Amino acid sequence: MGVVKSKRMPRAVREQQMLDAAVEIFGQRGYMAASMDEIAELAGVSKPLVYLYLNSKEDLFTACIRREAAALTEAVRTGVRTDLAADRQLWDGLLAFFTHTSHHPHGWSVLHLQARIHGEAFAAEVTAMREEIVAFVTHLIVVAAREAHRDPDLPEREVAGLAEALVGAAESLAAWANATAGVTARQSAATLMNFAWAGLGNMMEGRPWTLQDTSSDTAPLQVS
Amino acid sequence: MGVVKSKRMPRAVREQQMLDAAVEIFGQRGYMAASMDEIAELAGVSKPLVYLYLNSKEDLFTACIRREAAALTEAVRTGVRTDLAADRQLWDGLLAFFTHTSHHPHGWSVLHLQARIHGEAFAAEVTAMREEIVAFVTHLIVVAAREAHRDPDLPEREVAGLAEALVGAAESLAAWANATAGVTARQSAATLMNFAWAGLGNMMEGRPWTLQDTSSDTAPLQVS
Amino acid sequence: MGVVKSKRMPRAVREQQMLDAAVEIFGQRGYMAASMDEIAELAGVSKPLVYLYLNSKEDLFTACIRREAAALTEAVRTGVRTDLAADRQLWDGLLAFFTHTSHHPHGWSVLHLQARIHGEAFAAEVTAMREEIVAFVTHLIVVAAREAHRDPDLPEREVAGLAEALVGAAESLAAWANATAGVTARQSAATLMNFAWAGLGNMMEGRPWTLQDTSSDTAPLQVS
Amino acid sequence: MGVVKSKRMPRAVREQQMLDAAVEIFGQRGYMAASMDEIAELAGVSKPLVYLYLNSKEDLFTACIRREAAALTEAVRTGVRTDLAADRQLWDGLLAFFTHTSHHPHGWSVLHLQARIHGEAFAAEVTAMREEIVAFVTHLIVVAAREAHRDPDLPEREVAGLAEALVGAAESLAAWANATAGVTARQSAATLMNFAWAGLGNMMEGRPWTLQDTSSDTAPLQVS
DNA sequence: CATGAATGAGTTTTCATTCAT
DNA sequence: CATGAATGAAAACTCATTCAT
Repeated sequence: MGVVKSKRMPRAVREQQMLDAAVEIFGQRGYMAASMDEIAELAGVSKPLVYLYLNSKEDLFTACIRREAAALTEAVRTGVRTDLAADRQLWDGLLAFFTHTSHHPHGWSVLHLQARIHGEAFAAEVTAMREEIVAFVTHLIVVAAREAHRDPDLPEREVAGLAEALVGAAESLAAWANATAGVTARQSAATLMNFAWAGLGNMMEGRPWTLQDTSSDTAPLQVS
Repeated sequence: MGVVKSKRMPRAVREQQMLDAAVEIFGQRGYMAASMDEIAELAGVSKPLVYLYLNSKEDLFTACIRREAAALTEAVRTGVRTDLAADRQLWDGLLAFFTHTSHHPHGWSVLHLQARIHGEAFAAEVTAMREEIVAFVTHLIVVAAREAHRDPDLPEREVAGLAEALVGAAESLAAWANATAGVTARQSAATLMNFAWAGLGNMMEGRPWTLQDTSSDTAPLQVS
Repeated sequence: MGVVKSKRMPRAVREQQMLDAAVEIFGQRGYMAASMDEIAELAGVSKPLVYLYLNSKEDLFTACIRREAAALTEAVRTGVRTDLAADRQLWDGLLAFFTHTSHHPHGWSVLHLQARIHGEAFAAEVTAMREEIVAFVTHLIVVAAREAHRDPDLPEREVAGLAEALVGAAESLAAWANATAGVTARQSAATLMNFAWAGLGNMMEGRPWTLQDTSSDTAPLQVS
Repeated sequence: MGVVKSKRMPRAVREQQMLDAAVEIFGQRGYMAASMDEIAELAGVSKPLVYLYLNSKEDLFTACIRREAAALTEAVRTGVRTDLAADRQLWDGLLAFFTHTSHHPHGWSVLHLQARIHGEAFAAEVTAMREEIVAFVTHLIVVAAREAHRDPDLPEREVAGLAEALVGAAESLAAWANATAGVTARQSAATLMNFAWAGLGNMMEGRPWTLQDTSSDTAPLQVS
């Protein structure tokens, strides 16, 4: 059931079947625990064919990461219309993100969990994607600041940290939503939007949180 | 250089050396890729001694997780004074958290990345710690709402989602700070505090973010 | 010399080669002392292939036991014609038994010595075969009693003990014959036949051995 | 309970404790599976002490075999009075044998099962004892033949085979009796005595079993 | 193209054995 | 004497990878 085993399929199709199988196995077992035997079997092909097309376990894993990263960025890109307001763009992006990750849990596991912990080479692949998203979010923050008639000269590192925290929150929330029954992508997006945007909004209006107490051991919180 | 190789040490000392080595190797390579050979060599002992004291690779990994989790919770607990205001408690907790994770990057890698992906047994150890922290944050949110003279009847799942997002943001930020030169624990704590608290503050005052546009495909964002 | 090392043989053939090697090594060294390395080398293949085909050391040992037990019972079964007289059947069976064990000393060692002392699982395999043989011998005893016009109601445990002793004597004699130069299967069979059958014959005729002396510490010998 | 742990016992006593423990462990687990750790623990002493007194695992095993073999021969020797008739001597010897083996199952396991399958060196120790017993039985057979007024010129190999079969039957019966609830030493001795002696008796009177049938493939059974 | 047959290299784990105290 | 500390050597088992057909 599922995959019909038929001989002589075009190479591109066979490769996709192999990647499908590999993403599922890598996502479930992790890079090291996944065995090429299992992947070949699930893909319905013989092991030497996997090597013929994908070269090695490392290359196969890299191919998985690339494909899943491309699919995720494409999903987010497609979900966002750049001619709308910044907050709307963020909302649409989050919704697309949570929707895609909930529909591709194995792919998300590969990107979020597996790829980060098996050597710089793999992590770099994910980092590239991640930086694209962080850059997009950073851009939105700057635009939002401009729309709010504020000087767009927030310290660069500050903005990077904010974007990082936002993306990190989104990633954690995605994992949590995948593991918690009854949480929809829309709910996740709304939670994060409320959480984040209101905080950003306050900051845009010059009302960052500050420490009320004046005890000696705590310097002013504005990051230099 | 570094570790002085001296023979015949009492068991307790040797065990700590082994755990130190194991945390470093597990943190760098991951559970599966780490080899007992490498750990024993880094600890400056022979492999059989590692097995004599720590029993098996699984038990060794579990011991690492337990030790690092205990150290982290202890650090946060020690950093927080429960008689202060909720926002101050959150600030102190975040500062202690980022300080500890930046001082123990391998330990944090073990907890945050490695332990979660190698079987329920290991993940459960971390989950216990994480739930303690999420519960603490949830508590702070409820207290803060009360202090702000608001009804403390935020929807339970909403609060859970917020706490999850906050903790997730902190975790991601910690990993990012460890990997990015020149980011101090204080800066991370300040970034997250500004980001999160102001957002929470807005919500407390009844000003959550809402979608301005009224296009047809987007329902109201308030989570039911 | 001996085994020609040729690559790429069909699986069934390789499996038999492996079992041949395993029986020899297990028979010589015993289960625990035998190493998979040695077996693989003697079989002329690499260790992974042994595991690929036979799964584990336990499974390999079990396969050896099964093959040797089947071969031995088959040899005895083939040697006996059930339409002949009981004594002739016993003679033919003994001859087939001693012939087979002398031709397959390693296999006999595996069955007689090795399999019995490495866990219930292995012993059970042999016990099954042994019980088949003991049952056959028991049957012959009963038939012989009937042919001798005697009531076939010898006490059941008595018959069981007799059969046990007879089979045990045969087993020991086989081991002894294997280890002693110049003893043929025919001689072993004749010795045992004389020894056992004449004894049984006497008993059939109501002349069991009894203790002549009447010293106090020795009760009558007839088992109740 | 059982062994009282007290310091500073004379060497001879300590050695016996170690041998007691070793016989039990070797008897249960077999030579290879027995670990020196376990033996030392059961003996209530530290491992280095075992090595100080008994030198090595091999030497320890050899010591076990020697002690158990000596105990068994001593038991049989004590049970037999050489001034009685041959059949009475055999009966007394069998009774002593079955009594001792049933009282020392671990020791019997070491001698009968373990020692035979771990290298010539160990087997030789048992063979020495076994030959002593076989010689004794052979002697009894010759004496009995003389008492029966028969020429004592039974072929030597024939007698050796008979003695071997008798001893083998006894050994098997001992193992079977140990494993079968409710079989007493006296019953085992009686069974074997009836079985064997009556057979021998017939032979003494010139009535060995012979093959009745005259089919071509079976030569006369009298061993040349 | 496709695959059954095969393996080199490495993994976790165990154990008999020895010092230094 | 007695022992806690420590290890060299080897065993079972796995896996990514490659030919020959």
